[in-house]
Amino acid sequence: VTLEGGVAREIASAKPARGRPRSEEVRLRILDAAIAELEARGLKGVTIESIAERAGASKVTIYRWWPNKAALATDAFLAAVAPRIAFPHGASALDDLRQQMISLMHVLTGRWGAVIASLIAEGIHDDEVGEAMRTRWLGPRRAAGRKVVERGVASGEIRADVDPEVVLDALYGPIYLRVMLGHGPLDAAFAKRVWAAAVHGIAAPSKRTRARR
Amino acid sequence: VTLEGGVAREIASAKPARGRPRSEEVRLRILDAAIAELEARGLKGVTIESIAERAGASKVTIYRWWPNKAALATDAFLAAVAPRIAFPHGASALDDLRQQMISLMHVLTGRWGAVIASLIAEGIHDDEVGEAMRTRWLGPRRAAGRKVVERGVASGEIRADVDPEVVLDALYGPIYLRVMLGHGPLDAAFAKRVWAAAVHGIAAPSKRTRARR
Amino acid sequence: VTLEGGVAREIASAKPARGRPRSEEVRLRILDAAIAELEARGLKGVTIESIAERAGASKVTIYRWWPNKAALATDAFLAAVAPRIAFPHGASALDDLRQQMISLMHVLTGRWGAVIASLIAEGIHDDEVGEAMRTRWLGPRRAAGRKVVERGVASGEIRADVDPEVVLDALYGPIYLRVMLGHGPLDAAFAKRVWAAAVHGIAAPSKRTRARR
Amino acid sequence: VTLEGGVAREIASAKPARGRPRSEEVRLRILDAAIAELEARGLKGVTIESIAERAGASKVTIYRWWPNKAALATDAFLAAVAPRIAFPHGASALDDLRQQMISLMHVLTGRWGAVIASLIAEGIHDDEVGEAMRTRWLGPRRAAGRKVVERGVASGEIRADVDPEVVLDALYGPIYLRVMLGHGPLDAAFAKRVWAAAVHGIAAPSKRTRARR
DNA sequence: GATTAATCGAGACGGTACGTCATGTCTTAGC
DNA sequence: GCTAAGACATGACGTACCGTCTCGATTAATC
Repeated sequence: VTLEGGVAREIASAKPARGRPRSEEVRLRILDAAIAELEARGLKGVTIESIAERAGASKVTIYRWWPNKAALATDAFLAAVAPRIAFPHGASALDDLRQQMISLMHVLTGRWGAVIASLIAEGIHDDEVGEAMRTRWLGPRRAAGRKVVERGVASGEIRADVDPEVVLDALYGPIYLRVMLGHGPLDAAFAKRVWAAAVHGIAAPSKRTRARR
Repeated sequence: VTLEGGVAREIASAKPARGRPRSEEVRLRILDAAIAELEARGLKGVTIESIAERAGASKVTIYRWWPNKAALATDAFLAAVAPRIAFPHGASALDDLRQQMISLMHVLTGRWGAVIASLIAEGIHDDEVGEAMRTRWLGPRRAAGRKVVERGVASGEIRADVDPEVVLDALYGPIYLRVMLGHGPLDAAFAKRVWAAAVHGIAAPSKRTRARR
Repeated sequence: VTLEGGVAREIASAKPARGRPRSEEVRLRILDAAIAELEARGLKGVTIESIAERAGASKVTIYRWWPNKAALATDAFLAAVAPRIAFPHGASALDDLRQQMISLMHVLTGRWGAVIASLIAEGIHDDEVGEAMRTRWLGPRRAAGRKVVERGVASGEIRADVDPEVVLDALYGPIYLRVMLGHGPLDAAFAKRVWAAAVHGIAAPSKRTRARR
Repeated sequence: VTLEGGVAREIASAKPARGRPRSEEVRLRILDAAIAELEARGLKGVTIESIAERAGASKVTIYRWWPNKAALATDAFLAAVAPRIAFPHGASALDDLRQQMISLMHVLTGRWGAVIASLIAEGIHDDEVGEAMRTRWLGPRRAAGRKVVERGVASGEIRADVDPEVVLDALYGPIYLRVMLGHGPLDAAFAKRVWAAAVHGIAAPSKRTRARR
């Protein structure tokens, strides 16, 4: 069950495989080249031609397996990043969430931040990319996160009346926002403050604020 | 005190204005054309040539005043959108914040959402665009928002120990996130939940959770 | 031994011909279009874009094979004109020369005259064009002419003490001059007079003029 | 009686000259700049803008007085070259002719040769330039030359049955031809041979050749 | 001395063509 | 039936000059 290869044409299992089989080696060379180019120049600066040249492959070969640059970039990105992100499972659900939030921040701060942002932006116009980012990048992380939230609700750490989705948006939203807009630092201090605000809320506690439910 | 014109060459106050003066009419025609094209096709689909044609201007004239498509798009976007967003000033600071959050959401949901997202993404690679988005789009809104937060702190509605910046990130981050990724709806119900989570926090109150300060 | 193709990349005999081979059909379409445009508008009025459009080819394809407009024009001109000029071989060398002179005059008077003049002028600044005109246009005609002159010398029709090159310059120079400057007619009467002057000289015969050897 | 200024709008003598009079200094600066640019880059490489810049004049000023680049170039060329060519008047008409031929060759060999060629070529498409070259460059020289020829006829040096125009074409044609095509040297030896061929003819004298009158 | 008319500089403007780049399709030969 | 190489049409890019058009500043001759 590979995560990658999503956009690429699925190998129809039934076919008796006539002719020369697809070269796995070429496919990997292309993905590697794409990753290298993405890191070096960002989605916008990358061209299919430069990837082809670096991979020692022909453009046609690329076009046979990926419909366009964004699809290839998505595949390359996911192949490179997906393996590096794991989900911890500790005693406290809240602690697990905090841990995840911080490790995501590290990823976004690193050299993949700009690539992710580019892909997200691309996904706005290109539905296939958007779908891929939702299904293959965000989806798995969300699913795992949701489970942690539900665990926290069960254990009484997290209020029962909040939407788990909204909890995740509240934790990750501020981080993505700063990644994309760069209007403030993305450091440990920021993480701590976001965490505090999300956990305890921003309303002054004594006053029993009833800000219109 | 015009908001627009930022990227465009500032009027050198001192110079005695030699030569034919810049035509304000042409400048407006170009901005209007850019706005129309952006609305119709999004940043990616727009070309300088199409803007020039629609504006009845020449490409050279555009290149004389804007270094590239993104800079022009930024100017056009700000000229079109900036006037439409006002900051309310009511009795309750929290209510004002909620109001703003909702009106921003409306803007982002409309046809400008994709344009904003594109510009934000562009700003990641293109520093001038990024700076413009920070300075001219986010900046003024942030400044006003910060004042409201401070008002809320002073009146005792908002906790004194939260960073005003983080408050704004907590409110707007989730919305921008959904605009960019589209993983969930952006409706009144969502707004209500984000608001509730941000105001009251996600931690269960009774337990006195001390999630590592 | 093709006359055309000169400026175009010579066929590398050794290479095993990888990739899609050059389309001969496109090459001919471009040359035809160039010829048509040259006839209609002259070298100066022709644009690469108009040739591309008329040929149904892309500009890139043209630029791949010809470095600039002049090179293409030279090729087109030679492809169109070269086949139409033949060298007679009669009993009298002088008669052959006269015949040639007249037929050249006809060519220069026709619609190719201006094109030739343009190319000659272009060749003054552009060495490749100049070389092409010398090697591929003038050269073959000169070589043939020289032979005729030598034949005339052998047969005793032409003085042995004149440089064959100068004989040709003396015959063709006046014609080219009138083509380029247009200061006088280019008709049969003129041809006859040029011929007479060249053959018998301008000095009065009786006087035994010894105009400083 | 200035030779220059031909194409430039003639000063209508009658007008009472209201307003600021044309600045002679600017006119000269423009002509000088044009000459310098022509020498440096040839007609094709010169732009009105570069002349304007070098002259410290504005494009409008140039366009006010000359309709286009070629007209200005013609004026500049004639202003620069015309004074340098004089017509000798010696004892022998043939000697005078030979002298002229050689001095013209010197001019054409120098750095003005390419400019002349360019202007001649330009004159093929642009009637005004062609006319100017005929009227102002060739014309005066021809008129003087014709007189010398007639003098030679009267003195019995030159045959009476040749057209004076053809005599001049026969002498100058070969030289212009080599200037424009560059297929052979333009040196003293060449001049001598052209002269000999023109004067004595190319036909072998003894044979009484009657090359079809 | 003020007015008037033309000239000059600077530079904005619409336009045409340039020569280049990347895209995505295609055609051939080799494996 | 894949692959590498490379030709091709398309469309946009950013640039160079063109020739026209305002501007403000001069510069006389006329009022």
